[in-house]
Amino acid sequence: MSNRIQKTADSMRQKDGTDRASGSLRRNTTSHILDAAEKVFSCHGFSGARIDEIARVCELPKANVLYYFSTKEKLYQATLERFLDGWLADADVWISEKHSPYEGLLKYVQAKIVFSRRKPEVSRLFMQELLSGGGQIEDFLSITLKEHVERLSHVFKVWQERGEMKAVNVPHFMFMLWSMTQSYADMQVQFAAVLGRKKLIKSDFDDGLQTIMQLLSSVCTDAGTSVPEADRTPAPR
Amino acid sequence: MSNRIQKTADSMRQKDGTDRASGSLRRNTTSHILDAAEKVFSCHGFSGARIDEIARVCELPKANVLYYFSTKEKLYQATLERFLDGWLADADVWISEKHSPYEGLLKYVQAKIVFSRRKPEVSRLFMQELLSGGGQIEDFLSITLKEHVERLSHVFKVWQERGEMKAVNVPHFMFMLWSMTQSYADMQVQFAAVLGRKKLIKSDFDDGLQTIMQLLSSVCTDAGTSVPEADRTPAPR
DNA sequence: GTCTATATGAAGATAGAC
DNA sequence: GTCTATCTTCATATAGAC
Repeated sequence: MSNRIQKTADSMRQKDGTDRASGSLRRNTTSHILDAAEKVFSCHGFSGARIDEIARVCELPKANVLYYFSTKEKLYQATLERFLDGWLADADVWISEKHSPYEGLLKYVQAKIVFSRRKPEVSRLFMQELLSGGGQIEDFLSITLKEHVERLSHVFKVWQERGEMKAVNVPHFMFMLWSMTQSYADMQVQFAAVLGRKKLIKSDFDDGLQTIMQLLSSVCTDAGTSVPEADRTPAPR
Repeated sequence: MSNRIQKTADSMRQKDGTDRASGSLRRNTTSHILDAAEKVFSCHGFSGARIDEIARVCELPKANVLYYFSTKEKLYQATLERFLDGWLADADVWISEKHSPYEGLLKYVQAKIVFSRRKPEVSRLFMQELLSGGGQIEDFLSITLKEHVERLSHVFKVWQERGEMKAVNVPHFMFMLWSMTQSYADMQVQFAAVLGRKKLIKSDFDDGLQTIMQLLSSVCTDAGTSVPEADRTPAPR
């Protein structure tokens, strides 16, 4: 029952896309460790993750990891914090009165789906934390996210008053958007198996986007039929 | 960072609903252990779970647990097997040519939502296994579940030919049903926080069902508007 | 800052009394 | 079958050389 995390080509690259020889000074060891931690924690959760494995993924001795983050718990919290920062901002700009509901929701869902494809570990890490009770992100959930949904409610209300959108139960409507889009990260293994593949390919994410938009057409009065490629959004963060 | 599992009143009750004094012979210690294991594994995954904690939840000494299941891994596999048995059968009967799409999907979704409310640990356990790679349920996913979706495809095809349902990408459509319904178990903490509660109450599950059916109305040509209570289905298994 | 070696404690598994 | 005590392994964390 081993479940080793593979070191991907991605993890050997710096943020700016350049490769660096191993001897040269890495600008930020911290962020390398966090990348590795993200992967391992997203697979096994806090208590199931092993510092040992995190160290192996970022090719550092275990003691080195603990030099930067004195304890496993601090490392976990740092990993969570880093992603909570960028979690909302990304897709959010599209839910705005400046856009029509169909266009806004399309772009929103598109951004979320792209995120699930490019950064599945982040979504899985979030799910892990939820499954284990969410104690580490309590404030984020009950304050930040709650207020966030309240902001969205205002936009939806405007859209409805304009007659561009049907009435919905806003929080539950958002739950549907989140669950449908994140499932392409969290349930990726399951989806791939059903589709007869080892892992999902890009067109699967496109099909997912199409299917979501088909369902959303029931609440948008301006629902178009053409759905663009899932990929035009810039790389997250 | 403790995340102890509370012993619920439910877990002190036998399957048939009767309470038994602690001294009397329990008909099936095995199933009590599996109940406890389900809870703990669903919170922490395989590697994160502690036999110690499982033992505490079912109020047995650790050695006793290991008497029934010689290793942690065997216990985990037994826990998975037990739920895979009943996983599909439950809601599935409703996707059938004998029903209209709206009614069939309503009952299907309803059954899934009720399951998320009554047995959230099962859904979470499944998610845990997916997050850690799904190695233990490979065959279930790529054979049983895949064939299952193929069967559903036939029913959807009939519905479409009858003009009762719009064309959908069947596997992705099922992905949406699964993710939306299971999220009421897996993301329960998040949803509750957004709604300003400690945990979800029954009406939240009803609201979820309503919202899902509102979205599904875009693919059912016979979509009604009234949605009954989420609760008329018999207790799962 | 980097890393080897090791102390300390936790967790899986077993021996063996009852 | 049940349970206490214990063996052994493995993981977190630290000490201290480089």
